[in-house]
Amino acid sequence: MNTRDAIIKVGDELIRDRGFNAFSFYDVSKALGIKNASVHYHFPTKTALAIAVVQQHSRLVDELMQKTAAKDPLVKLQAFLSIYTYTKAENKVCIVGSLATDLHSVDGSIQQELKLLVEKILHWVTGILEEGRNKKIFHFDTSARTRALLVITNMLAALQLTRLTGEKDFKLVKETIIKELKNKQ
Amino acid sequence: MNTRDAIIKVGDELIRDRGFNAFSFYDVSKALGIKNASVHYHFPTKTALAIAVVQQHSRLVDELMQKTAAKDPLVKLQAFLSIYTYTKAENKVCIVGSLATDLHSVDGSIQQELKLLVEKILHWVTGILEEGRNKKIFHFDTSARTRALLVITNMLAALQLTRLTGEKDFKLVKETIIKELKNKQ
DNA sequence: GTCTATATTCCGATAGAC
DNA sequence: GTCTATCGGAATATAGAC
Repeated sequence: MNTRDAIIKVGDELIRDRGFNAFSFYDVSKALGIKNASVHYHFPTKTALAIAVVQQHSRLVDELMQKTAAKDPLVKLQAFLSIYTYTKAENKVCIVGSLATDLHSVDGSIQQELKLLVEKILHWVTGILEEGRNKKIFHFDTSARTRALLVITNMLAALQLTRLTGEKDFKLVKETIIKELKNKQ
Repeated sequence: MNTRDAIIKVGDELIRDRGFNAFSFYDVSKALGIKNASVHYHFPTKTALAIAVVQQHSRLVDELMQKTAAKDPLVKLQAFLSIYTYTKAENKVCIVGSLATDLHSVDGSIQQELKLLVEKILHWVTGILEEGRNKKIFHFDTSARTRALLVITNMLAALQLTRLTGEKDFKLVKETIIKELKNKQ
């Protein structure tokens, strides 16, 4: 991995572990065994780094969408949920939650990039749920978009809340979501 | 209101608007027309202020529990949900979400205080849902605690996510939660 | 209880050598 | 592309006058 990508990786981990305002370029440089000034060579500002981090998440979502495009809706849903499972294993939170709570302290350009990511995810999950309902795999009686909002909020906050109640509750939330989408009402 | 309480109020608003690491004692003093050093007289450290903020939320939950103790479960649930509605009107997030995303950057004493608050809320909501099911007002087929986790995560993250998608989605999530608890499966 | 003044540390960012 | 060195500013916190 080149230095630029390594910086993005460390920056992402720090943002989702501690929050945007709780890490410094020194933290990043220390983790990579380089100097503060070298980080600034790749990312002139902290804002520029945060934007690159959000864009990296956006690309990962794109990849996951493409990889599962031909699969059935349950597999697609599990692919989406796996993002959170992986995140929970690190006891981190998701990039959306981390930056949303600090939203009014970050630059407008970061807010804008995050908004694009949220719209992409919401559109993706809405499509998965709609397709699943059409194929009688999922059952729910709200709009698909509303159901997507409920599923996403469950998962996003489960990462945060279960930092305080325990990891078992995260699995409980995830499994209940799947179970209830499968159940006929 | 005395200065101490005014500091707690401003500190709370700043934490839930921008995050713990994005505000300073100068921000607080500026908002109150006093000096940095005066804030330190009341709260020797930023950690001490954050603990007082969390304890204040805990007291408010106690008051809401007591005020609604004799009411029916639907009124109790609406009282609980009203916390988030009020928070959304300010476009802030809840104290649990704000500190949970920054959790690994704050002192252990804050983490501990937050854990107590989360346990109190989870226990309260679990009791409301259990009572509602016993009285045939709510209907769900998970444990009451699991249902409480789902309701709390929906609301907590709705505050965050709808900073990026719009306030209408917050109302949508809240109303769907109530509707689905009332509906027979 | 609030003030002025300041000590100390850290952070974001830049200049310029290699 | 990475380094040393440093600037300017901000933040937490404290000492001591009033």
